[in-house]
Amino acid sequence: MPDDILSDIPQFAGLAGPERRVVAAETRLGSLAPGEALFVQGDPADRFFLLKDGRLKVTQVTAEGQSLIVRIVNPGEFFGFAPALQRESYPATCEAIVDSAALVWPRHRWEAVLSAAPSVTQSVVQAIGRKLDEAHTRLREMTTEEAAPRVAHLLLRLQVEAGDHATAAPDGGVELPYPLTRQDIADMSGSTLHTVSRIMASWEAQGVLGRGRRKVIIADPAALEKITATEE
Amino acid sequence: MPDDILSDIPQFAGLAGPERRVVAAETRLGSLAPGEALFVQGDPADRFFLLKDGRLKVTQVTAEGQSLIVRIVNPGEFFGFAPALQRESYPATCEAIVDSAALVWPRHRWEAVLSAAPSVTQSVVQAIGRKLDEAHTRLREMTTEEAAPRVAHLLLRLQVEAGDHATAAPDGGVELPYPLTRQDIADMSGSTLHTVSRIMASWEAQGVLGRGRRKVIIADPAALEKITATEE
DNA sequence: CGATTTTTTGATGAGTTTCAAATGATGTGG
DNA sequence: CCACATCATTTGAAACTCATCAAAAAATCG
Repeated sequence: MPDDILSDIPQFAGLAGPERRVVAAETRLGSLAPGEALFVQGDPADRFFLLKDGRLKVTQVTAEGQSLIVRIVNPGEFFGFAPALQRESYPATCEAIVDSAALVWPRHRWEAVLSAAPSVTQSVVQAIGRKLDEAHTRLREMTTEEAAPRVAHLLLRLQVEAGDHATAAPDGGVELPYPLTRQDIADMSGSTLHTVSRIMASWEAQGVLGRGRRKVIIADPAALEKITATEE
Repeated sequence: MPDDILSDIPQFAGLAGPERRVVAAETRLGSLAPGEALFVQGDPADRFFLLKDGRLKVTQVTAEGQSLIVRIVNPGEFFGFAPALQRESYPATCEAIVDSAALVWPRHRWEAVLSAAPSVTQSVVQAIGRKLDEAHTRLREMTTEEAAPRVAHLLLRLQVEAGDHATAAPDGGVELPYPLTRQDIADMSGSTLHTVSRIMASWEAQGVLGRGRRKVIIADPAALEKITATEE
């Protein structure tokens, strides 16, 4: 099969020749350097995507300039499917945090892709459902928990979402496979970089986290779990 | 057509006889008194629903007992579609706040209903998408805004969602067509009933809101809008 | 009219943001 | 290869918002 742009994509693994060609039609592979934006909040929603490699962050900015990181996109996930929801424009900005590569379809291929790969419908609906769940979970955390457990929850969630991509750190801990600043973590946990810095510094002192500039090393996941429950 | 359980449901208005019968198969109409729960967080997700009349509130409770109102269900909306997301159990509790009636399908009818009324797929995907949007919006508000603008945003959103059901109040304002306590509003805005009470009392004094026990009367929407933007 | 529910109001303190500044890392160009 | 600019993080102190505790007032219901 010439230029099989879909190889290595689990979602399309079971796809036979004809359907495969339908899905691949008008698809291209885009690549992004760290900091580059794939689309910006408010852009017309004329494409949808699947992340092949790398890591993206999806952010929303308020009218007052405060920003919130809505989520991190890991390889193998669909994203930017605003077209599927009949949206005119993207509700968020999507930018690479490491070198990344993504499959890009023009908006009008959405129906074609769905009917060629019906399992994709299921997969997209479930993906949205999970995102909704996660949003509700975060909503609950944000409003009922204090800063420390929120950050603990966040780090554990990021670790789970990174899945097997999370690289094992030397001392038995786990390191997130992409750089995150304290500011990023603050934007994800609804806090400020100052508060996050204080919290994480204290965890480093206790040996719960490893230290590193723009790195997150979870040395002792069990201790973090404990912090999510008990507040202190 | 005998016992046409689907009449008055916009979603199924354009449905012809045969499809209509498929959708109606095994459907029943449930009714609920205020305070009665349709399903409780953790229950097996064996049914899905469409609200015909009344008003429901969907709540989640944390391990520590704090509760959060996820949303209010208005007539004409699908809800409890956990089955569609392949969930085993409902992630929230759903209870009536006024006398309500809802269409109830057993879980296994989901696929049948979808294929008989394909537009429903679209409508459900969009509904979930909107909920996701709303969740993100609330997430942003919760984390970046202070209590007063959060409550203001909430009230305006409830007004919009209630749509034409919102009854016009005598003095030119709008009243939400269902009772809400300060505690409810606190649970929706991530605050406490004390804080909400203070905030709303001050708005009443300014003439932005009308007053009433378990009532929400928006006397001056424009003033509320202003509060959402400027904080003060 | 007494019991219950809902709302109001005051006082206090904890937790976070904000403001300010210093320290530590990283990379670059001369 | 070092000096310097930049970026990231840490830390301190003060201000402030909001949750909590406590209690009373107001509305509703039987």
